[in-house]
Amino acid sequence: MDERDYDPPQRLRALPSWQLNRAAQAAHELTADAFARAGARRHHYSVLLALRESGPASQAALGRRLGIDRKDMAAVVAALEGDGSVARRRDAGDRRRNVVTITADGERTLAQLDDGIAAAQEELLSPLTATERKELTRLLERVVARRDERRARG
Amino acid sequence: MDERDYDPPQRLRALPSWQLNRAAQAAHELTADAFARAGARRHHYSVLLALRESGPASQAALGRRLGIDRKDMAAVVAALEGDGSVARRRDAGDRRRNVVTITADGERTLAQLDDGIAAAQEELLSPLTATERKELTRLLERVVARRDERRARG
DNA sequence: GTGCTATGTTGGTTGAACCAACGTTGGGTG
DNA sequence: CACCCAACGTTGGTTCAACCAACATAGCAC
Repeated sequence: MDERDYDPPQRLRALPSWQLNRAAQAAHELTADAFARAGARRHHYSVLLALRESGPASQAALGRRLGIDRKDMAAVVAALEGDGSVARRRDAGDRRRNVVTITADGERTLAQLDDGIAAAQEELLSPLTATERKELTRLLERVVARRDERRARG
Repeated sequence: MDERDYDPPQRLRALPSWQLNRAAQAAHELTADAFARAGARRHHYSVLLALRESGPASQAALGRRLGIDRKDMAAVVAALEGDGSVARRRDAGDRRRNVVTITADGERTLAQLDDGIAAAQEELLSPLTATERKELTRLLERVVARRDERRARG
């Protein structure tokens, strides 16, 4: 009579916002292990991915691209620098900027994260067929795109 | 050159866990106003819904049904009692229990929340057709059901 | 040179989820 | 009946994500 009593009101179950919240929590739980094993957090993964995909960038540029606050970005880059995943140096051309570059160690951590995160996706979507997974992605992208529009306008 | 620079790595955009997280954030932003207008928070709404749907219950029973921690439930019920949405009395039959009952004021607050939250759902799903909304709900329910299984086992 | 903006940093706050301990109360077993 | 264990509500935390304000340094536009 513990977890078995879990039985939210029908009205709540029917709310898309509630369903999304629960699904996101499921995703969080499943990815948490992968992040913990790599000694990283979500933002660490995002930053490493951005660096691998688009090359070195300043902290502010990374923050804008990923939608991460400047303060949080400073902490993330400091942590990544601390464990050797990233090198940080002053930009010679613009001495306000910190140019962040991924290191060989960072690439290895990123590869490990990629594997763990991919496995978590597989587990998360295990109840869905390949077609359903594509459809879910398509629908979520539409919802998120709408949100990004709202944000861009202010 | 502010929000327009928002452009997450392709690898990130392709992750269902990331899409779910962004979509849940969109839902959070859209529902936040409705909650703020009623001076309530998410758990307040859940508790009021459970009380309306299933009648008076102890804090522990509410917590189990909704998946809310005992400590958080104590705070929520105290807040709801504070603004008159809920009455709390010791159970005569089992004096460990607090029997929580929704009041007329609580019903009114709940009705207001229902309206605001429903409007937020509409805005959230505005880019989707009726068929797509049903499909999204169906897919999310499958993912969440799987998560609930995992939780029940431990 | 004088504003104005951008950058990185430090100092917060908020909401949520979760965990540990404690006194009170009930229930079950000896 | 006495005893121990479980449940309940409460208080005390922690962690993480997201967000805001202020500031010194540095570059840019005029």
